[in-house]
Amino acid sequence: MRVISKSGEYGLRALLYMASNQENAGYFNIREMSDELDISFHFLTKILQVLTQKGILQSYRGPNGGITFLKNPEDITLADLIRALEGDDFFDKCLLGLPGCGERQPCPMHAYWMSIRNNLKTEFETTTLADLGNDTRLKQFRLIA
Amino acid sequence: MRVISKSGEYGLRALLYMASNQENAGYFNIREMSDELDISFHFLTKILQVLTQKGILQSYRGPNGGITFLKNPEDITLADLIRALEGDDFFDKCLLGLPGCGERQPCPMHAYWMSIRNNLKTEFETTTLADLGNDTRLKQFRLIA
DNA sequence: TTAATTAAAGATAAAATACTCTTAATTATT
DNA sequence: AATAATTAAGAGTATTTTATCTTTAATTAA
Ligand code: SF4
Ligand code: SF4
Repeated sequence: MRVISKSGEYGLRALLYMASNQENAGYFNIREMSDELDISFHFLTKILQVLTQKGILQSYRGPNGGITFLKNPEDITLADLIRALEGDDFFDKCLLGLPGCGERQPCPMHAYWMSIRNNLKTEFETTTLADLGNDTRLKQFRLIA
Repeated sequence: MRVISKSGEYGLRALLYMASNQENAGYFNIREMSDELDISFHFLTKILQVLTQKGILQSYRGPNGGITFLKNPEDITLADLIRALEGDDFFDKCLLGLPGCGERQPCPMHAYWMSIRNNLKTEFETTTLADLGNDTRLKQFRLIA
């Protein structure tokens, strides 16, 4: 049960890295980050492009260019990140993946699933990158290398 | 976020079908079930074989053979089924899928994840096939066609 | 003008999932 | 004993999804 894909994982790690290295100021160089986090440069670039398109990050091309936060880490929730990288309907999908069913004629597991799913959703919607970035444990955990 | 695979879905649907058609007595013919549930015969056969190997079902070869419950539906939890078809560690995996980390040096999301995961686990461990099979809604829902 | 960067789109590779085929074993019926 | 009806088992193929790479374009600083 891998819940989020590599894209999601890498995106999360990259943003956590950025959030916990903000003293850096200026733009983060993607190549440097990909080396640091041991993620393919091209793959990371693509992920960050998506986050830029979604209005979470801001990019700047050319020498000394790179990416930085557009929104503040305090205003970026885990849910924002996950939705951007895994799809807007990430928190609305069914346990079974059956399309087209739901409230109208719910299967016997619907209620269980809704409650569990809503817990997850709430946690992710109320946790910001800043919350995580400030967590000192990050520094000793390989999540951000 | 499809949480369970087709195998899991088909297995669940097959067992629900069986649980809610127990008046049938005797063995369920797999071909008939696969027609009824619109699942590939060979694929369903394979899934049911696994459940037989795991001690959930019982099979009988030859004419009028088929499968039936070895354990009673009241004694088969959703967790049993899911573990059999998705792997024993289904409820113990990490949100990120990172191997080798955990309690010792948890990442900042560990606590959230544990609590959510344990909810899911508890629901699935306390819900039996009989609970679901007795649910009248099943009869009008396409889960069991 | 050149070098350093990100943007974008498409191609490819790898892995996971879903499904199929073939042959063997078992059992009932004739 | 022969035949037909079934499940068992394992290998094989196809499809889909995920992950990664390649190439070219656009932007910017020096
Ligand atoms: S009714 Fe059942 S199958 Fe449909 S969305 Fe709810 S949990 Fe999923
Ligand atoms: S510490 Fe974090 S990455 Fe590790 S198992 Fe827990 S949630 Fe997953």
